[in-house]
Amino acid sequence: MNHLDVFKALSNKARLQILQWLKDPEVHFPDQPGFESGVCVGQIQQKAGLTQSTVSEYLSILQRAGLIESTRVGQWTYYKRNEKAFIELTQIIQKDL
Amino acid sequence: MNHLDVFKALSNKARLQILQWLKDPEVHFPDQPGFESGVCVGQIQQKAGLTQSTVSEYLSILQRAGLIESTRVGQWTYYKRNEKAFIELTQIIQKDL
DNA sequence: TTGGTATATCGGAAAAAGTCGATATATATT
DNA sequence: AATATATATCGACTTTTTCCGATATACCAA
Repeated sequence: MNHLDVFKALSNKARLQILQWLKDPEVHFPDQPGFESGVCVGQIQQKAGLTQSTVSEYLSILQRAGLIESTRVGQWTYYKRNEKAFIELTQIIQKDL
Repeated sequence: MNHLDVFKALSNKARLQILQWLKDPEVHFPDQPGFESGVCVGQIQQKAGLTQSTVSEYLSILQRAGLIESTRVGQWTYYKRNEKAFIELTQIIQKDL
């Protein structure tokens, strides 16, 4: 985990918001049934009110930082949080920072 | 504490470095005697290899984010870490993020 | 009060990030 | 194969951040 990339990924209102939504998918994405593998890009885009390309890029920034992970199922890509990364982040802040 | 400002403040190599230096001032600033009130700007600037104005701005960004605090003594401004902020940050990541 | 040193602030040039529309790719359906 | 849908990538433009030099301010010492 690269601290700097993680903090950069977190330095954006929309991306923070997406992470929070993904914490409770049932609450924030009631349209989509089943959340085992995450929430698909379209649902996130709709809620974020940004263009598809922007949301897609934001998700990939979050993923490169290790904060979320993706699963491709058919034509959909589902994204969900990688909770381990958040735990690791708090540890890094306590030790290295 | 504003998450976003904190993460932005942490999204810079030099600023992260400064925070790490300030964690062990005796080790990283052996020239300066006494660290109760922190390390002065000049010492940090010298070590960072950036201009005085840049370092001064960076310190003020870190301070606005609440991560460090300053004390003016004569012509010097001493900066030191605000450890409470780091604790609060880990709590925010665990709860709100 | 004059000059010296430490820090802060201002203005700007260059680099990076934000954001979009257009297009490409991958998959599904007929 | 042709079409439709979901996502990713590209190119361009705008806004923000980085980082500097110059200047201002605050304090100290003679």
